[in-house]
Amino acid sequence: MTVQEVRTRLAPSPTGDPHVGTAYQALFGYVWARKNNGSFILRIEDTDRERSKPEYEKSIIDSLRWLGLEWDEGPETGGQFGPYRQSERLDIYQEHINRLVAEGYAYPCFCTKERLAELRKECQKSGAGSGYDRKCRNISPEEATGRIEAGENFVVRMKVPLEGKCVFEDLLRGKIEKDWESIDDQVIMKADGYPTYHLAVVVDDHLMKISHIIRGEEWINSVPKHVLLYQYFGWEPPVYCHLPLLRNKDKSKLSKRKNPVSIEWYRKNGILPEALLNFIGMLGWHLSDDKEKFSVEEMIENFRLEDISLGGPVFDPDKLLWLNGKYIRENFKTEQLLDRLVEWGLNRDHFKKILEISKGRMNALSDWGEMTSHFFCGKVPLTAEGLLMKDMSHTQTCEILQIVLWELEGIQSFCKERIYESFKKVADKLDIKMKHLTQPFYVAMSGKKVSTPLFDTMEILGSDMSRMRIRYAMNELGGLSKKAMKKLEKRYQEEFSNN
RNA sequence: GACCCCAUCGUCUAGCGGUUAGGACACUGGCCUUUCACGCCGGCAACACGGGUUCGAUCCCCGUUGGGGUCGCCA
Repeated sequence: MTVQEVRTRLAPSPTGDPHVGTAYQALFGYVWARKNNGSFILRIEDTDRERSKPEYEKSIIDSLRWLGLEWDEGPETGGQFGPYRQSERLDIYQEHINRLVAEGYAYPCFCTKERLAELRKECQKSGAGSGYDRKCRNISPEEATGRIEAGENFVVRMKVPLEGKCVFEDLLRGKIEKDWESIDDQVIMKADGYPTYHLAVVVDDHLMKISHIIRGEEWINSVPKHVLLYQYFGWEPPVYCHLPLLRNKDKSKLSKRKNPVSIEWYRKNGILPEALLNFIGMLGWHLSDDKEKFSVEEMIENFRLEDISLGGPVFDPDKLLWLNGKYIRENFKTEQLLDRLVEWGLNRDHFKKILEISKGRMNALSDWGEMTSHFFCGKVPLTAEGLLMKDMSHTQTCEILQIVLWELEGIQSFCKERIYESFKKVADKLDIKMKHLTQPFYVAMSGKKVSTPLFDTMEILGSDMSRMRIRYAMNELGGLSKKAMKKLEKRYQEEFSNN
């Protein structure tokens, strides 16, 4: 028997701010690799050309570095199985796709998106079957070649067995079975020539000699597609270990709408990386009965994948804060904490940005403290009276805050220009003067009626922090009932859709 | 809706056939203290339900219920 090196990977797609869920998967993968003297690999899954952005890749890397989860192989780091950015591996995927087609395991499909959308609609209505009807599965290779040469658009689909079932093993859950019937012929290459996740992940995990796939539970249903590809290629699948999903308070999958989820937000909010790691490690794993505070090193020492518990843990910010406080009090001498504090927000760069927008209204240097205090705290002191809009009720004000919140959620890159556009749009649609619309937001952001310029302030605070403060403000105003929220959302979708 | 996964205090969890079901957060009573916080001592609070298996089930099996996820040319 050959002992295989333990190689784990983190494979985020750079389509948004790095998520604490990513940190969660990263931590377990990292710890497992270190525990076994193996390797931890970072691979950027940027096969979605529309949504992948280099700046997101950068912030993923920054966030992981901040957390101290160092990888052995990765995009800039290199390694013997590179490149580690999927967009740079296109020829590898193409070669494998060709192989599958040549061997009869995959075929070109010429169906239009419109037709597929219709099929899907029908399936949903009748409740039976799923998705694609395999119309192109039996087109002869000659005909297919002809149509491709004639310039017709096509994707490549893999052939999924029509009957029987797929049985595979999950390290934490044991045997899992799924009927092939419930899976339709997956697209493995898109019309733009890029592979889909399913193909790319299998090819890369094999070529990069990944031994354990540690990722979120949301992937469990696609494992059969992956093991089928392993089979088609004649490869041995890795060990699968699907982690439970982090949850919101209401138990739904942790999401940006209901919780701050970006690692960056916790950093801005003054959470220490070691506390954040300890906390997410605690969700699903424990050191011993009575010791909740532990370091990554201690975790490496004692970690076993099979000890991970399966219930989807609710991400409880209160407990994180308690733990963070414990670290501040117990792990640092004053000098050391001072360094951390400076690194966090008391540095020239940060000060300069803030000074840029506050110096115009300063009369004495001593104005600085009070004027800029909202840049150095999490929550800001609020009163309902201060937030209330002119001639509006609590509920009406809440509705407007919510509409702006939804607009802000749609912003890709959170800069003052885009923030301004969002506000402008809401002001126009609702026929409110900009100055009236923005008034409660000054209070929500700073706790003061008179404050630094709104859009600049929000840009410096960042998307998550700004949105969080709007949510606190709504809360202070009494919030909206579920019913009211639904009604408002409908109205919002009708009146504010960009089409 | 179909399929897949899951199920101990409100929350994170310990437990792996016999326990007064343990710890932590939150909440709460008290002590400490110039306030607050910290710290310390205490309190509240859980095995979803119904069948089996067993001398005995929180623990094993089945069903129900509940929760979650997936059903994209997104990952």
